[in-house]
Amino acid sequence: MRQPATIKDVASLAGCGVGTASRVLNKSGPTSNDMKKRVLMAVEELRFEFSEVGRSLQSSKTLTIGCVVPSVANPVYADAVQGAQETFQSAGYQTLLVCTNYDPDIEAQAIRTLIAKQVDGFVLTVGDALSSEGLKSIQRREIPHCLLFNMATDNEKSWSVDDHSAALNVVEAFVEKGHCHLGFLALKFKSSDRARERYQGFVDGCSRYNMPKPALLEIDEDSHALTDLLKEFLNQNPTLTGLFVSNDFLALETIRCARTLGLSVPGDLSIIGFDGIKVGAMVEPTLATIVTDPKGMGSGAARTVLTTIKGEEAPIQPVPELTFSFRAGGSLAFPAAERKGDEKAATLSPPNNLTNKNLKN
Amino acid sequence: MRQPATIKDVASLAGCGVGTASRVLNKSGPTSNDMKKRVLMAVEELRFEFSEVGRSLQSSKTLTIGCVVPSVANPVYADAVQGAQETFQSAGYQTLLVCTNYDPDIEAQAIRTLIAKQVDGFVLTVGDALSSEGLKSIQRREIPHCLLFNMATDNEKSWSVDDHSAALNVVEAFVEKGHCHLGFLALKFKSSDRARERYQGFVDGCSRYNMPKPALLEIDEDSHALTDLLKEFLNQNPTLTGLFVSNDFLALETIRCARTLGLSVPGDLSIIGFDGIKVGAMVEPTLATIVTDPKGMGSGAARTVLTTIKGEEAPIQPVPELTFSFRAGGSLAFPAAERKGDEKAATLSPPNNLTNKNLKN
DNA sequence: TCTCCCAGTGGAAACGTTTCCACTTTTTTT
DNA sequence: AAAAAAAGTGGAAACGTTTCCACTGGGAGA
Repeated sequence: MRQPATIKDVASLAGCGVGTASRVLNKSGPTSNDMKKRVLMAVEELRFEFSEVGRSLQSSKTLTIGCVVPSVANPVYADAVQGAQETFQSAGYQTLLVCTNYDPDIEAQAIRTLIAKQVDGFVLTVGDALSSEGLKSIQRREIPHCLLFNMATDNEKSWSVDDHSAALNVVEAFVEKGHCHLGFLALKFKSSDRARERYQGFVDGCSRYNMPKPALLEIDEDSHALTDLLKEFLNQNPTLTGLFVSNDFLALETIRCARTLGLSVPGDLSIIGFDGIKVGAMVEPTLATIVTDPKGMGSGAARTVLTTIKGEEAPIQPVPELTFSFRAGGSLAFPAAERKGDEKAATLSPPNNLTNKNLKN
Repeated sequence: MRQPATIKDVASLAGCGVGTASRVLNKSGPTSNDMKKRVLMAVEELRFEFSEVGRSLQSSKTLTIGCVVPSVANPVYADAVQGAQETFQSAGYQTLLVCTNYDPDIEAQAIRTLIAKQVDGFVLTVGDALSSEGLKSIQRREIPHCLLFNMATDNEKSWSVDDHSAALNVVEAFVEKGHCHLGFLALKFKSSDRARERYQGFVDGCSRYNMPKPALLEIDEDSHALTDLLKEFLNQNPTLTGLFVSNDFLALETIRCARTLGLSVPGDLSIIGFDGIKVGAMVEPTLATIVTDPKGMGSGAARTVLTTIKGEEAPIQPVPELTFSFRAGGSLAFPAAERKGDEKAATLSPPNNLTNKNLKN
C-alpha cells in the first residue's frame, strides 16, 4: 500500500501481460471473460488506480484545463470560475486555477507553467489581450483556448460582456430619468481593457445625447479615502446628478460615502452600478445596475474550449446584446430639482438649463 | 513548432547527450562553459520548455495540489481558495480546483480523480469529515493534506472557525443587549458538520444563560418562501427577539423579509449573522456578525500541507479563540420593549417575564 | 614518470501507460 | 476437412524526463 500498484503489478497478479490488463481496464480490445475476471480481482486486491501521469505521457493529453483569472476574491470571477469548472468537470476535465492579482508578470509566468504542465486548453482573463505575453505563447503553440471578459479580436474567441453597449444603456437609463450631467467612477482603470471600453461607451452615450463629456473619477484601491475624493469630485462638478460606478461593491460603498457627506441617494445623487451582484437587490435603496451572468460566461468559454479541443469548429457564440441587462433600482431616480419642478424636463433631449443644488459642502 | 521540442532535440542540436543537456538546464551536475552556452542557445532556438509530465513520471512529484470545496460561488470558500492558491503559487505549486456542490458523490469521485492525477497534497472541505469516502482514500494513501472548515479530529489537522465558541459569543452578544428568547436560522443544516456545531454552541450558550432552548428554523434553499416561513416562525415564537442567522447573505435577506412583514430591524427583531462579508458593513443598518478570515484559513491550510510535504512535522496551528471575532452592527440592539421600559432588564440573568409585542400577523 | 582523482561527458534504465505487432488458439466459412 | 477469419494474448516500443554508471582526459601529487 505504501507504493501504489501499477498495471504491471495487476498483470502479474492476474497472470497475464500488461497489454491484456490494459485492454480489460480500458475495454480497448478483445478479452476473454476469464481474463476480465482475474484482472478485475487483481485490481480490487491491489486497490489499483491508473496513474494519469503515465497516461498523459503516452497520450499527450492531460484532461486538464488552465484557468487564469485576476482573483477569485472578486465574485464576478469566482462565479465565472464556478461555471467553467462545472462545465469542464462534466466533460471529464479538471481545472488548474491561477489568480494573477492583475499582475502581468505573474500572468505570464503562470501561463508558462501551465503550458509546461501540458494543459489541454485555457480559459483566461488577461490584463490586456493585445499585449499579453502569455496569450502570445498560447497562440504560438496553438493550444485551444478562449478568452473571458476580454474584448474579442479578429482571431480570438471571447466570452465577455459587451461593455460598450452596456455603458450606452446606462446613459439611456440616466437620460430617461432626466439626468443631464453624468460622472464615471472607476477602479483599476489603467490595467483593464474592459474598464476602458466601458468608459468609452459611456462617453459615446453622453455625446449622443448632447451631454457634456462625463466627469471621470479614478481611484486606485478600494480606498478609505473615497469619501474625501467623492466630496472633492462633486464640488468640482456641481451640476452632476448621476454617477456610473464600475462595480456594484464600489457602488454600495459610494452610496455609503454619499450618506456620510449628507447627501441622499437617489435624491441628490443617482447611482448605477455594474455586475448585478445579489446583495444589490437586498439593500435599501436597491441598486440600479447592469446585470451580467458571469457564471454563464465562464461556462460558455469552457464550452468553446471543449469544442475547439474536439476539433468541432462551431462553438456557440455569445450574442453581444444578450450579455447583460439593465436592472432598475431605488438608487436611480429623477434628480431632486426635477421632482419638485417640471416633470417634462425628463425627456431624451436634455434642456441643459438644469443645475445641481444643495451639494452641501 | 507544431510539435514542441524535447530535451533530445535540444541535445542533438547542441551536439551533446541528453544527460548533459539535463544537467545544464537543472544545474544538477558539472558542465563546461562551452556546453552551457551551446545548450542554452539550442533552447532559445527551439523555444524548448520542459514537459512537466515527463518530469512528474520520473520524480513522482507533480507540484500540484488538489483543492476541494463545495462552491466558489460562496465568497467564504472563494476567499479561502484565493488564500490557498496564493500560498501554493508562491511555493511553486499549482492548484487543481474542484467544486462539489455539497454532493458527497461528486466529492468522492473528484478526490479519486485527483489521486489518479497524483497530486502532491490536498486542501479540502468535505461534507462530513467522519464519513467521507474521499478523505478515507487520502488517509489510506498517506497523501499530505489538511482540512478546511471541517472539525479537527484526533488524527486530522484542520483550519477552521471554532463554530462552537463563536456561537457562544453570539449568545453573549444577545444577552448583553437584554434578549432572552433567541432563534437560529440555518441553511443546509443536514449536510454540514459546521452548521451542526454552530447550532450546538448556540444551544449550549442559551442553556448557560438559563434561556429557553432556541427555536430552530431550517430552510432548504435560499428559498423565495423565506418571507412566509419567517412569518410563521415568528408567530409560533411570539416572545422571540433575537435571531442568529447562519450566514451573512441569508441574514441580509432575512432583514429584507422582516421589513416586508412590517417589522423593524433591530426594533422588533435583532439579527446577528455569520462570516463577516464586506457588504455587511456597507448596508443600513450595518450587520452585526461574527467576522471570520477565510482567506487566512485557506492560506493556513495550504501552509500546513506544504510543511507536511516537506516532512517538517511542525505546522503552525490555528488558535481556536482567534479564528473569529464579533463585529457590532446596527442590526443588533435592545429589544423595543426594553428600550421603552426598564434598561436594567438587560442583565446576564434574564428576568423571563418579557414578551414580544407587535408581531403583526 | 607513474598514479590517482575529478571535471566533464554520453547513454542506458526507469518511471506507468497505451498501442502496435506477432503469435496462438478458436471459430467460421467453403 | 482444409482454409480463412476472428478472438485472444504477450511483449516491445514509445512518450519526456532524471539519474546512475561508465568512460575519457588532464592536472596534481608522489
